[in-house]
Amino acid sequence: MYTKKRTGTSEAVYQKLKEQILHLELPPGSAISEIDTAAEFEISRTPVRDAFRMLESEGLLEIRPHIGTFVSLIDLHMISDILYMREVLEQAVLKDLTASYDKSQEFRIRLILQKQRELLDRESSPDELGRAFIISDNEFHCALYELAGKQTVMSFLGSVNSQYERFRTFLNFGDHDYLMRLYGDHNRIWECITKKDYDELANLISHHIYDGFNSNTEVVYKHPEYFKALN
Amino acid sequence: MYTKKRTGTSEAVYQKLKEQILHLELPPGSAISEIDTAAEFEISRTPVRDAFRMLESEGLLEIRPHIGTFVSLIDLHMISDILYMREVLEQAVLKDLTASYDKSQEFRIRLILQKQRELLDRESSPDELGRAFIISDNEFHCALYELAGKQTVMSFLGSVNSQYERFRTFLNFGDHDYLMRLYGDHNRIWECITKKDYDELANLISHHIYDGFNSNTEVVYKHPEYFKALN
DNA sequence: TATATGGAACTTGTATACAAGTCGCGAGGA
DNA sequence: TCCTCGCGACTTGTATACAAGTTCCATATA
Repeated sequence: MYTKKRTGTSEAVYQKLKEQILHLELPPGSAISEIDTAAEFEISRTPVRDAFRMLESEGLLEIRPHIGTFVSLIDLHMISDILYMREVLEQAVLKDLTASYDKSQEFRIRLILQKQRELLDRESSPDELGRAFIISDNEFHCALYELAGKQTVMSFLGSVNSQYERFRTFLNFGDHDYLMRLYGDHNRIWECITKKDYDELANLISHHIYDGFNSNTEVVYKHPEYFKALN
Repeated sequence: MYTKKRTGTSEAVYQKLKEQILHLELPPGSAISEIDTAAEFEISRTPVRDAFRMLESEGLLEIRPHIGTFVSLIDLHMISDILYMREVLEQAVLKDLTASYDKSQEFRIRLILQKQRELLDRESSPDELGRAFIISDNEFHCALYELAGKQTVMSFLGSVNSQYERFRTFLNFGDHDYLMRLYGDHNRIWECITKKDYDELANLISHHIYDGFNSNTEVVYKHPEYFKALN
């Protein structure tokens, strides 16, 4: 349902592997064995197995008994459905928020937006910028869900969103123009909320969420082996 | 993300325990130890641990390291959010369905509705009726999601829905009037889809989903120890 | 040559012993 | 009497040996 911190060892393995999978250092389809991973971390198979199970439940690994464990292929149909859920839920949640938001919390949003502004202005490598901005991007959306009192909805979406995160990394990680567009969207979304402009808000959210998915599709064919049933 | 069939042993334990939890044979808050469970099933702790982890990721168990494992308390706030997600997503999915549904699949829906009719007419114990009808109820909703081509959305919802299933069992499991209302809703929902009556469809879905949650609230106080932070 | 067969080398699944926390109760002392 | 300390009985966490299934290739056989 939602990620929970475990006993330390297995949690650390989980975090590390998830990071490697999302950053495509462990590419989709590649094999990963319990015993090798255990050796790398200098621990036994048991906590590795726990981490594998967690990653499997997030759809990032595929465990085939007695055959092997593999990084799951990117399923574009599934990602499409995930974005659909985000679109529909976020439109609903933010619409509710306009009707009931606590103005005293506005500083929190402005703080996040300011941080994003500085990240974009700062001179840093695309890789560094990409990672930092995506984290802040998630912060922004999380803050809005919390303001609306819908933390459960957020954590639910978070548990399925890693599939999309991986794909987004693949498409346009660190692309300054893309990140700039996202930042602009964030500002306009917040503006719509304060102005209670429902229709424009719904439009913005749809575009914001699907941005980066529908563009750059040609990149997919550079690594067709990463994807599931492309045809 | 979504339930996957494991190697048999751990899967069987998972299924059995989940059933017991959902039917409140293992009441919320009760302790359940790995070693005892392993003894009952006459297996070792390892597959039991796997099953526990799966149930934990569904939010049905709470594992506290070195202390014990407990059946999670029912979180009414979380259930409220789950129903909110179902409401919003189902309204969107079924609205899409009206615009594109394949009429040749209608027989499938009618078959399910006919089965529900027969279940309600048949003389059977409330317990038996309840279990059979709830299964068919899920079939109905699943079929609609499939017709709309949104299987992924359905399986995501399914992974969080068990929380609500447990609560529904607690409130009005086998209540003939309640089940009859659900059946009536199903018929009206399908009618709205064929007639493309969006507004009425949205209304029906809202009522249908929240039915049984907002009624019978007095029952909650018969077992306050089952719930999380009631005050 | 083509085919069947068996075994080696890998994988994950399972059992089990032990490590390491947590909690509570009771003995001992102030 | 009340407090403190420590031991013991629990829990889950970890390591490890072994079981069992899959794959593949070499070898024996028709």
